[in-house]
Amino acid sequence: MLTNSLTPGAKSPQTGPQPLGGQSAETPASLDGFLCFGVYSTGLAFNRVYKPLLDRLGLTYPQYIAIVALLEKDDQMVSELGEKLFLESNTLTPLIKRLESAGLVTRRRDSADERVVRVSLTDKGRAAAQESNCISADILKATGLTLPELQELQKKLVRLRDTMTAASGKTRAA
Amino acid sequence: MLTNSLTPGAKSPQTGPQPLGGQSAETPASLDGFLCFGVYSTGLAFNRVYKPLLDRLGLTYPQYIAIVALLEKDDQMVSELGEKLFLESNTLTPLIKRLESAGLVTRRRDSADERVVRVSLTDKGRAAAQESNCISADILKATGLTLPELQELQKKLVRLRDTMTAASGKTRAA
DNA sequence: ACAATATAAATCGTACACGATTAAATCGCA
DNA sequence: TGCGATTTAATCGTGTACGATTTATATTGT
Repeated sequence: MLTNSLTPGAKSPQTGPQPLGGQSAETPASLDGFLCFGVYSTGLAFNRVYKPLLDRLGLTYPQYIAIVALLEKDDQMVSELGEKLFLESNTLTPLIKRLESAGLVTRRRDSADERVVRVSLTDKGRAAAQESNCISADILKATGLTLPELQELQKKLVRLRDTMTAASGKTRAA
Repeated sequence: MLTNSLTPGAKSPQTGPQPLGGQSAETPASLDGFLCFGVYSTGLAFNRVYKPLLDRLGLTYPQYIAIVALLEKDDQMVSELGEKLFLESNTLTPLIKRLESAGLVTRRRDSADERVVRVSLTDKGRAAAQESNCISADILKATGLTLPELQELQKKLVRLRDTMTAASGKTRAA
């Protein structure tokens, strides 16, 4: 049974909080009852698995996903890249400048609209993006999942993300 | 014309990478083929859903999980808290100091072992932790999931996290 | 007893995230 | 045509993350 407090006032004893999906009557670590914490801590774990692999390429994880997005479609606007990475210019601008300093991308203003900055991979950047691809096998092994399991989890997460993104967008609009 | 020093670059169309769980031959958004990116971007989305709710309590998300962990078990060592949150002292020490400045926790050295710092909730901190619990309903709605769906996803994530944590631990030991 | 080692927390430097603001360029439309 | 509203990046301040180092304290081996 789950003593979780999904209804604000009506809560039972002092068995600790169970913000979401709480298991109880055992509760080895109550934080593991939170979906948000599952996502958060799995993100930390992913980063730790990726880090030694990306270090060899001199990339951070966000830099890595940025160049992968550029390999997919080159010459993107900062805001276009931002939509794909779920980041905005305040985060992306410095990140892209670091990639530029590393010689992996170029930045230039669009001559048709001087407001937009277009980001493109250099040959070196393309090589790095392609090489980073080789780490897949290591990662798959580290997850301990089969490919179908992985894909199913992935699909659920993407759907969850998109639902929540829509929800927070609505809130902001109000 | 605010042209930063930008060099003209060559561009070329490209077919994308599929590091993990890749679907191909369609590829609407290739990043969504990466489990790591699903976790990463869902983490960002969670943070955006939580932020307006936690802002009212003056808490960040990591601060929130810290006081929830303390509500579960008070008077914990920094390293003990770190094991639960998957963080180390370099991240936790400043976080806890900010909670202390806000009057939500106290820090004191353990008299039996002067190396350890014990963190406890103040009454105000306990109240905040309990109040933050009330946001659960909002979050559940934002996820668009039923409770069983949520719990299943949660369990898979925790298992994934623990597998990966073990894997990166092994790597580090080598 | 006590130097060598181990452990706990703190400190430092770099790189995200993100709200808020700013500056430049473009657009809308009276 | 002109000028205010909008759009695009960039900037700034605060708060995580995390590798590497440091400081203080405790433990261990001989």
